[in-house]
Amino acid sequence: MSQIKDLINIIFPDVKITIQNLEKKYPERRLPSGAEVTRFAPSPTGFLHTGSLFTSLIAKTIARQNNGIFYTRLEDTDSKREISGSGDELMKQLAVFGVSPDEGFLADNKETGLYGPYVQSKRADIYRIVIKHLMEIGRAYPCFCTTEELELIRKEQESYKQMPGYYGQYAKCRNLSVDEQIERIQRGEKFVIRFRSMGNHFSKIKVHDEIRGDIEIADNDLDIVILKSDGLPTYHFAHVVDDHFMRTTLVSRGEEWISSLPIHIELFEALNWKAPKYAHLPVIMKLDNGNKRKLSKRKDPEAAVSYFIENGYPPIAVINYLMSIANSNYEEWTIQNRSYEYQKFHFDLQNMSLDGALYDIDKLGYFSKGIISHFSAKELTYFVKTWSSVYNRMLYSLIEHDERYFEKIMNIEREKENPRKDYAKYSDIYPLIRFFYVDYYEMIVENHPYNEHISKKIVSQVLESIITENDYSLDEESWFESLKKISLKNGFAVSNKDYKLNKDKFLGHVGDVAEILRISLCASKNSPNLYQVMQIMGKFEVDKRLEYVIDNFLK
RNA sequence: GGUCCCAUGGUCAAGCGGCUAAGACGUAACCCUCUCAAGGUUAAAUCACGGGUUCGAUUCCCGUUGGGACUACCA
Repeated sequence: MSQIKDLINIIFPDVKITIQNLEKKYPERRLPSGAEVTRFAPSPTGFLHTGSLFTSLIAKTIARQNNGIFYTRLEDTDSKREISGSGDELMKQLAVFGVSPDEGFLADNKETGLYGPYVQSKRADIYRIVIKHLMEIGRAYPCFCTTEELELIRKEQESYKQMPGYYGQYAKCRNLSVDEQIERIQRGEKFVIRFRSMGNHFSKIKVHDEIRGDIEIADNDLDIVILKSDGLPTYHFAHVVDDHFMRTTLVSRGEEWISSLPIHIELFEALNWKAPKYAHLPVIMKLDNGNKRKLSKRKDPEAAVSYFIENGYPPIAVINYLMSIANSNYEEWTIQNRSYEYQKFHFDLQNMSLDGALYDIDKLGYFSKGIISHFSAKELTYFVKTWSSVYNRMLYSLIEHDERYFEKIMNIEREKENPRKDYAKYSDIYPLIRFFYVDYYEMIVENHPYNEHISKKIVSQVLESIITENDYSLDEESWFESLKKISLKNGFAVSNKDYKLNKDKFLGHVGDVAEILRISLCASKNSPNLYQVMQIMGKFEVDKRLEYVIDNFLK
């Protein structure tokens, strides 16, 4: 017995604090009943993934709904895969989408809260205390197997078609004598600490999942590594220790963790701790050649949330889309309540679908169009200006040059019951409104696609009439009446009906006249409301464009 | 391969033993209309398959098939 003490002292000479000290240092939280403590615990290995945003949105929503706490923790125990600075980036992107934590790791090396540190690499002492305890109760042991040996074991298991892993007869270091352990450590051999599992793989355990209900899984019998040779814990162990001492009550994470649940359960039991509730969320999938697959950061640009930021989707639109995936009744709720304030919606884990939702960019666009159309012109201008300052400098300089003008453009058909919905993202705007700006207009008007059945001479005449007769003080209805008069004067019917009745009498109808004007003004067959376009451009600019067209293309 | 999870239109899905099987996105048509975008109306399109249980299965059970996840000193 004293031998084991020696071994422990050799491995943890510096650990004096006990688990009881930790229990006191991180007491149970005093929260109203029903409050849940949830967390988002990413590893700093890249940019924020859409799936992670989804998971954290749900964690935060749950905590907010019951006056709980949503905190963040950085799981940076894999130094090989770590990308420096990505932890900060993750938190900043989270903030962009309004999923900021109440507590925990923030960014720039900052954190807030009494249950820290919230960065795992800074918690090495805590893990060592717990592991020391596990060794004392005989539930952990040093393992000296090398990567090569482990590889060999795996191959052997494969050839016998046995379950891979460190267990049973394959757990070579499990029954080493303490003498040998001490000797090999003193000899300087590298080692990891493994958990000593007492489970039987052939019996099943029942675990409750908040979304899926009871799940039956084979009990864990793997002696998993809990402390790596670099002194940092593995995910499984860190999860158990951190979520215990941070007093997490509900762990929401991707469904890829279901299969390691027995490990976590056994770890909690060995430590005599109460396990948190678990909610394993479906992953977001994508259709690829007819097959569903997980969104992949490498293959799918939209897998990283930076895609939405770069393309100029309003963050709230992305959040709304994710909410609609999380609870399918959310969409109906937005329609009934005419609101995209997702915080007012009551989210329920029970209403979650169990299989991964396919990522549907059309649906995102639908939400986004609705949201953008409800911004005021002033708001939209501000958002677009901010976005374009980084992602579209051409547009940015146009806005900067005359913000008022841009705002007027953004206001076209906006202040009405059913506002115009043609922008799903800010990057849609520039191509649609460039014609308002002279340089671009002159560049493209050359390819003016006038109706070939109408002669240049007629087109020219129509434009001349508009130059002389257009009255900018009229309201929209009267203006259109005046356009009808101009049509009639130039040989066009005042309506399509009239034209159809008397085809040989007319050259066309008022629609054709409007088209001539539209093409001359916007260099396109499509444009928003012509009256408003002309009001924004003003007489001077309109006349200038029409004269330009007459002089250059119609003679 | 093994273990686990999942299965209603192209997509998101409601449905909890009896329904003409909601709704939304998308698609198509029509209406409105100076074009486009909206808006309105309508349409096409779904219970993977095979066994049970039951008077009756989309619904419960078991298989099959299909899809997904996991199977590291990665998380």
